[in-house]
Amino acid sequence: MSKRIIKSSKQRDLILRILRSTKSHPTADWVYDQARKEMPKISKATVYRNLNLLKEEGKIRECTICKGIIRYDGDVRLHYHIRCIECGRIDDVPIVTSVVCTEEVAKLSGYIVLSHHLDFTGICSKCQEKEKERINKKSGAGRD
Amino acid sequence: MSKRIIKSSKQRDLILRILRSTKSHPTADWVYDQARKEMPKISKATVYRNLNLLKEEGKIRECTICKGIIRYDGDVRLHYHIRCIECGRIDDVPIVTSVVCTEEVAKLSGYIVLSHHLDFTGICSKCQEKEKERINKKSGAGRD
DNA sequence: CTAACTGCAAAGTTTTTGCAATTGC
DNA sequence: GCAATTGCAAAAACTTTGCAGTTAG
Repeated sequence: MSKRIIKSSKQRDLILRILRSTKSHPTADWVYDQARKEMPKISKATVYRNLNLLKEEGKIRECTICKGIIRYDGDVRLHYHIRCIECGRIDDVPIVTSVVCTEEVAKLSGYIVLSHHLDFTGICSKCQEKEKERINKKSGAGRD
Repeated sequence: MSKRIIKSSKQRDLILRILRSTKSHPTADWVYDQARKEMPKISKATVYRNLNLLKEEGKIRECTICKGIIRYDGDVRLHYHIRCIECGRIDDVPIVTSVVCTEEVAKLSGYIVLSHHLDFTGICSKCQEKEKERINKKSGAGRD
């Protein structure tokens, strides 16, 4: 009903700063580890509570690309993600030209469409390199 | 190395049948509950193991639209999902005309692009109805 | 036969919650 | 002051693993 008042806190500021300073789309646990470096007594519960709060405020986003574990993104501008199936790293993809046809989806589904996420999976350039090296070493012993 | 032999099992058949007979993109726990109706002694570990196995076989898909909890989809054909932010239901969206420009993403990211997922969020028609009713009842007492 | 599969129980992970103390407005 | 926030610990929720017995090929 009545609007909840959000007070500032050093813990929340720190968490937001950490998320904005990385491009790694980290988990809550990673954020917690980073936060402890600066504020050793911060508790994991505080990290989780603030991640949820920041998400509700729209200051951070959950990253939908991952399965059983939530990752966060301090960049809330529209952009997409790509995940490497070999090493698990997640990179940003700037918005691509193919515009997603929201109206068509609305018509097909009966929903009021509010947002969309577009995620890609593939093999990152580092893992492509690794694979090349591996094959070159083998060259000849083509066993499966 | 050598290829693993997969033996059939009544438990796995049942789990696949359950997933193919629903459009609800269920969690492992829901699948477990359904399975117990037909096979009361089935264990949750078996459900998890078989969901992972079926996923590796490509017979089911994980549904990426959801956050901390894995949902499964017995339909492996290319299609997208839309989730209602009010009630949480997940519906299918047939593939839309705007084709995702894989080549451009590859160029931008340096990845070999293998697949993509496109998820929408919005408000489903049932929740739109509910909202209408709620507003009509109020009509006049416009309190926030 | 034997390797895959199962049920059970236990452990591992990730996230949330209850509570008394603290802090921002 | 009063309500939001915190740290701690405990619980809840979700998933995996070890093991002995069973089953499919």
